[in-house]
Amino acid sequence: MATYTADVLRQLYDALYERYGAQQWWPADTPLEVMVGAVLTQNTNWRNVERAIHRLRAADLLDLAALHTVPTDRLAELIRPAGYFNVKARRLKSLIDMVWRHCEGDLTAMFAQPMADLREALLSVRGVGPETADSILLYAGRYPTFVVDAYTYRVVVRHGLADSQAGYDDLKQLFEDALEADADLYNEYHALLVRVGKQHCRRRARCDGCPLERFEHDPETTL
DNA sequence: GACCAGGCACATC
DNA sequence: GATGTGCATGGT
Repeated sequence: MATYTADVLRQLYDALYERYGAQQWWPADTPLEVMVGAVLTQNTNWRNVERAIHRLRAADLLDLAALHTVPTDRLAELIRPAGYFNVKARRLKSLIDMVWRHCEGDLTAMFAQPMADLREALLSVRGVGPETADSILLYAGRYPTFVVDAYTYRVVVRHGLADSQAGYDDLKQLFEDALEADADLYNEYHALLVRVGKQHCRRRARCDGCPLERFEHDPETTL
């Protein structure tokens, strides 16, 4: 990979951290809550996810055994505010089932296995794609795997660091080649990309005042 | 009322 | 392999 790209990616991080500071991610109390949130936030505003998680907590369902036994339609009703609730209820049940089959409901044991093995197990779950898997690995398991999301894509493409045709693994590799394999660094970088994305790098660009404004970029890029 | 939000699976060409 | 579509709520 071009050293130029790696240099820019490191400079982007410094600029974002200087502007925004530590983001305290992932906003969850336990690894299980990270897993639930990772599924619920698929293509969904985090505010709606918070509502759904609050309802789960109030129903004493932020618990592996409870989630394992709760009927899918009951789960769907509780997570309704997060949208796509029927699909997500099935996805959550599939994920919890995997935890049971794979390591008998022991999350500590699950997050003790090698990253590649667990990533494969997560990706085998219906409804867990690369972003959800990597979010769980990084934020619940503290594994050094870079999470790519819609904001990551927009920032990278608008700054000419990747082609608009680049896929998930292309962008993941871009960051992992440029940075030390450090879970804390990956954690902070992804959180900062979401932060700047929410404020400045939405579909309709608002580059004014963006901490990355001084870097070469194309606000007209339609993504 | 249109557009958007921290994806993913599946159908179709 | 690329492209299109369903899934759904709540904020702007």
